[in-house]
Amino acid sequence: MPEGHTLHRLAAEITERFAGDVVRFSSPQGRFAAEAKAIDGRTLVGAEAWGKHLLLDVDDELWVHVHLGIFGRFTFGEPPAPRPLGQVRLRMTGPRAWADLRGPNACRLLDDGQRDALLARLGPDPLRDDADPDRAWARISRSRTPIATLLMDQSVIAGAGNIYRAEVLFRHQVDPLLPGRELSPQLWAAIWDDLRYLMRDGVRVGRIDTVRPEHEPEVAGRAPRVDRHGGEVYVYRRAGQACHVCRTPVATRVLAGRNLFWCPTCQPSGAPTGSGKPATASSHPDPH
DNA sequence: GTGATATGCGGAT
DNA sequence: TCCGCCTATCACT
Repeated sequence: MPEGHTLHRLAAEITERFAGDVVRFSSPQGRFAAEAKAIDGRTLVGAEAWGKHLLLDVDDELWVHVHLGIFGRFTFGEPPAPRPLGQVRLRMTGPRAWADLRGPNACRLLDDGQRDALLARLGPDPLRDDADPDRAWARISRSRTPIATLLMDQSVIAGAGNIYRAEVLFRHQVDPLLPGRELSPQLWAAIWDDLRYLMRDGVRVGRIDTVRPEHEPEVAGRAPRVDRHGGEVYVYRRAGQACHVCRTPVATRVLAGRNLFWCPTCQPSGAPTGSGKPATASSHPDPH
């Protein structure tokens, strides 16, 4: 489930379970063994998320940088920790909790300079209060790259992934292939606001729900979605199924190596809608 | 048992 | 634009 909301939830959970405690670090699988040894028995100050990146603060001096990629997962529990099962890259054990990390794209130990370098290449994160959407707009408004690609570029916006990009473009009736420079500032502002709203909701409920209340009757008549991402959505991974709004079959193609989904009727190619006006009149509809 | 699949990303071409 | 890598799970044989 790792889009930005997952990482912010993880940071909160790690902070809650380990902050202020002496933590034993190990790598049952072995691939983080030397690094784990270097920080074993030190104090975990807390955890913080920047986009899809997680940074564990060890003594305000070293940082464990985790990127989950597609496969990475944390599991938590209360002591005593069970025997490690499967490929556990990192195990943390504190007095109140243990945590296992499997399958991360990255699990590394960073110093200050490396941490700063990492953060410097990330765009604004809609989930962070210090985020500046103008930094993203500076890139988008000059780019011929499709907006669907820009939304996945972590140096443009940090934290949105394949689900949020597909869903936010649907909610604003934007053609995914529209070049960034053809968006109006108003449309960009609306997309940013909506991303903030949707991702905060994702942090709150732990899943990605994007369907507006007025469209819930469309999805209410059938079995709840059991897709692994767990949420109720308009287009993500619904290729060939009827659009919840207009019944047109949802389209799909691969763009920049990732699966893209959209409704050809609600998000027509050609002229940008430019209005930022969502599929319905409501401004910040709660998806619940 | 095998193969397909996945919410990601970096490096080579 | 393609490839490789990380891992668990599920639909198949």
